[in-house]
Amino acid sequence: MFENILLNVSRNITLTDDEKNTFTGLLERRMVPRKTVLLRAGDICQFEAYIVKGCARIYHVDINGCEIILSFAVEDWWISDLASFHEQKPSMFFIEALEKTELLMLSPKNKQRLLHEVPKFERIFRILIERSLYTIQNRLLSTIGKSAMDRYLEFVDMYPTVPPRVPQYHIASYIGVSPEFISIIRRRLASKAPIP
Amino acid sequence: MFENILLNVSRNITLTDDEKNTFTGLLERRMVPRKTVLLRAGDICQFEAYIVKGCARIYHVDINGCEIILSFAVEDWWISDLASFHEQKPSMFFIEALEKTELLMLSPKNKQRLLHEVPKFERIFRILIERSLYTIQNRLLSTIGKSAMDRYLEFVDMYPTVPPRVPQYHIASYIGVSPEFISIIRRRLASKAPIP
DNA sequence: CGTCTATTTGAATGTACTCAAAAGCGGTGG
DNA sequence: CCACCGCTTTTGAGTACATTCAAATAGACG
Repeated sequence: MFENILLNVSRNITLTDDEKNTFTGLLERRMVPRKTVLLRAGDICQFEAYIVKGCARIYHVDINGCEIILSFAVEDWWISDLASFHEQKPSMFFIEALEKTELLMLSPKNKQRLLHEVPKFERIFRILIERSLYTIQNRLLSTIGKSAMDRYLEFVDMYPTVPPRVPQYHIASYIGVSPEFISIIRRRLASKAPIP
Repeated sequence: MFENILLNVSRNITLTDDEKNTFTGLLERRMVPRKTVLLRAGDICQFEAYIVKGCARIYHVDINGCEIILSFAVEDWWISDLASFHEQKPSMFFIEALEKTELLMLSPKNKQRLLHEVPKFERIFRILIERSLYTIQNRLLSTIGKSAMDRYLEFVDMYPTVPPRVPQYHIASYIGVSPEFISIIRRRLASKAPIP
């Protein structure tokens, strides 16, 4: 149950068995069915969640009711609204499970305890937030500078396991195009590269 | 010379006079003329810089030679490529002064010293990186979900002092439109709201 | 097999881009 | 003081990429 998350953090810090136990003891395991809303816009995000198995998305609904997906998360990824979590202020986002999903959740209180008892974890969380920043910076550059087709290809490259698992209109909402246009992109790709 | 930066950090942490001196002693003051390139893509970013006076931009040049501005920084803002600085890896960005600019620069070595001697500063730098993340998240949502006109208005709102100081093609490059289109947006705004 | 949801297709439209040319603006030197 | 130069902004025509809307088709599931 905890092997993966321990491997995940061990890529950046080395932990004793005691520290591992402290860590895993502060995690709350949660199993949720498809379509479970884990965070609702307007609420305060009370978790950083590690995905053991399954898939989720974090998205914003704009004033016109349009959804924009900020990111997907699959196995071995973390998902949270860090802005809301850290500053304990209302979120602008929804987080929803897209499949039956197994999560390990860390509450603000338990995170504080963890950082207090095992300060090394500061590093992990700094790295997590830095990664989010770099990822979204790159995405902004692509959104501004590249064509929808290029962004689609980048998406498939970044989330190779996602396309078959989620409906295409979700991918459209991530890429920043209409669902119909994803269909056109796919047609073009199919005709360009029939059998490699 | 240090009043502003001390006010800046004091909004988030309380410092003794000793700690203030430790901090300011680790900063390197630099005065650069307009068009100075402080960081070149491919190089490793060796500073986090606080702007005392002046104005700078951080931008990416894509494979077609097109520039995309990631952000502007004016008085009382920090500027750096955190990805490159933290992981000491080559940057994808250029940082350039847009005016004669006075900076206070913190090197990686001095930052380490600072964090070691005054661990409270962890908080400041975590907040800085979090702010970058939230800012760019919002910008991505605008870029995907809003019209160029709305993005222009948001820009003017966010950087009220910038538009007269920098050429409009830089603003275009931030908004993600052609310089010509900024011109059209301005014309539309002028005709819509002549005298309020 | 029928129903519901997701995807594809096509026509008409729109937003923003490219390219080229003209106009504006600020500084410098005769 | 004015003329000229270089740089920035504006304007306009033609174009491209992506959208909207509506309808047809395909897939999944009971």
